Amino acid sequence: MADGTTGGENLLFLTDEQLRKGIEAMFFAYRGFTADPDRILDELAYGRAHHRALHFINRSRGTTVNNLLAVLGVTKQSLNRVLRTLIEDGLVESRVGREDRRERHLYLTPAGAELERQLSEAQRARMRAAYRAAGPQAVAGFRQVLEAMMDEGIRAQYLALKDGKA
Amino acid sequence: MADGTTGGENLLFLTDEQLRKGIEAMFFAYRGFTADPDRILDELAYGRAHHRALHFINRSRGTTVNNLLAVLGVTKQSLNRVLRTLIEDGLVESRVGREDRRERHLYLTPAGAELERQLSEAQRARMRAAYRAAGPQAVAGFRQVLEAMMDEGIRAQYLALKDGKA
DNA sequence: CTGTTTATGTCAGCCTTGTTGACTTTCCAA
DNA sequence: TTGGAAAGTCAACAAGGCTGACATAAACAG
Repeated sequence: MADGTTGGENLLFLTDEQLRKGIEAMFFAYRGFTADPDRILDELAYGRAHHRALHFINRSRGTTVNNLLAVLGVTKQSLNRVLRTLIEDGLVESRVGREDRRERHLYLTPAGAELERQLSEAQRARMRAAYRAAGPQAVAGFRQVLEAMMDEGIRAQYLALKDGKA
Repeated sequence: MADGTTGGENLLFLTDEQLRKGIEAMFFAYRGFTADPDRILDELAYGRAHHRALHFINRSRGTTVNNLLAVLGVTKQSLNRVLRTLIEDGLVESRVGREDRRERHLYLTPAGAELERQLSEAQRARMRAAYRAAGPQAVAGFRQVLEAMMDEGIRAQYLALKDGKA
């Protein structure tokens, strides 16, 4: 990490003032990050919770309810409310597990996949613009800092997901 | 994993897969970002909304309610509910404006400043650890991408706040 | 087979924090 | 004096978190 710093001993980027700027940047950027899919969701009477469910079901096809709970970090009651509407509306399919028949494996239907694609493309478009504006080196730094900011267990989960499978 | 981070004309960092990883990193990192202050707030029967109000009042002492609404991006009714409890609990003081007496200028009381300090230090500690782990160059990239991700108007506001005054 | 644990789903109720709409009070400015 | 901006209040509502209690089915341990 003795990158741009002289002797690696330049710690000015760790002042409280620098940290406060980073905190505010996270706050404002996260608002932008969710703004575009939120607009689409509003028209469909869905919320951010539906988006998250669709995202991670698409991400890990056939995942179980329990897996999804762990990733999303909410209670089963909370997830179930969202999942029920998605299943009723024909966006998600719930299949009984073959090995363990207590488990439900979740899949997007064609309609669900289409909505997911629409939502994630809206979000990717902003991310793409930001990445392009900042450049590859900035993107690498962006990812490094975000990974370091995650909770321990979540980071492990994220890093596993990053390459591996469901 | 020859990530698209080699620079120049290599645009591999803009693939949908790279963008999806960035999206998930934002999601998981934001959870970590809010986790520590949330634990403190829970014990005090306050929520994230109270934290945000305290943060920006501390950030811009004497700011008006209208200014705060613009920064926080919520309705005055929503903010007012939070602000009322903070004033009742003696954490925030609301002073009638001297030039325009319709305006209320907001200040933290000593108790409010102490809680703000406690909350923001919890948040800064995590940010500091992440910054330190990633290094100054990564931090610069982190900030660049976040700024590029904000909405236009918000970015202008943020950049003004970054150096300037209330 | 029996009893326990696990995975899931559901009902009921509560909280925070966002929303809209209607209305009042204050007070600056034309 | 009148219009309108700033601020506050009341009411109602919704999304999406939470807890607790309970039901079912399947797997598993003995």
